[in-house]
Amino acid sequence: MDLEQKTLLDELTRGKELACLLRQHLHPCSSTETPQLLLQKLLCSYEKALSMLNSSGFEVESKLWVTVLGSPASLSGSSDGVKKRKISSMEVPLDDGYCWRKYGQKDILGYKFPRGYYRCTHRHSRGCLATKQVQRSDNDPTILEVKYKGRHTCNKASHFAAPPLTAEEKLKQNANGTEDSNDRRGIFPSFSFQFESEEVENGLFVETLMSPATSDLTEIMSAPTSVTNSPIGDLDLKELDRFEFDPNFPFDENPEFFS
DNA sequence: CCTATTTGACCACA
DNA sequence: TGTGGTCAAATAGG
Repeated sequence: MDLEQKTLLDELTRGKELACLLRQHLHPCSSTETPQLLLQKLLCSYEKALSMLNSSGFEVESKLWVTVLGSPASLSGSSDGVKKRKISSMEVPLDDGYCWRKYGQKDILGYKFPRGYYRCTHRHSRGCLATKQVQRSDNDPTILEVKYKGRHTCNKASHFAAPPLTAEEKLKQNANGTEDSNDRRGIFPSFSFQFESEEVENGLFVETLMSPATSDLTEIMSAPTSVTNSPIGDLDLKELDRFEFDPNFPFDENPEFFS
């Protein structure tokens, strides 16, 4: 195992440990750290790990199966053609740590739901050519298949602890046009639940994320708190990579949790 | 008014 | 020629 793999393993392990700490905090006997702080650390760990995946084996093309929130009926589009934007905005609640702008949607032969096309908002300002395609699963409409293409050349790290913009910086952003206007949305990293990964062909990896509705979080949180001493061959990634995401958490109202 | 999304049109490719 | 991917004008929302 090379250094990068070890770091990846460490990050995932740390993520699990933080999740366990968070669980403890939810119990009467609490830990010393606040849930918000623990959550922040947890998310950072996962983000680092996913970022490494993205910059190694996943750089050419990768797929994610992610669970979306909200009822399938409300997500399948509207028939009256009104208020489509609001409905569609629910279709991609997943924030993977990058800023994406939707540039197209297409009905795909053989698929019940249309495929959405997204590209990095920094495409023009920073020449970032990363794109992703989001396809709702026919079998389970609560699952989104996310296919990533290209590598991010924008500096994603800046999204996580970006200092407040100075007046000069704001002017600069305005001068750059509209593409960077939502930069700071990226401070909220990804929310994934559990995933399995497999190499399907020629270095193409597919990740499958399971629905939290089918995940037994109680069982997950009851898993051993530390696996750092486990031999790599015995590690169960399914157990390492699950954590809870509260869809009702008012992130937009609590940006300080991630600043 | 500014920005992001929608969606029909267009293009490349098999 | 059909299909998937992208463009860009129109539109909606803050």
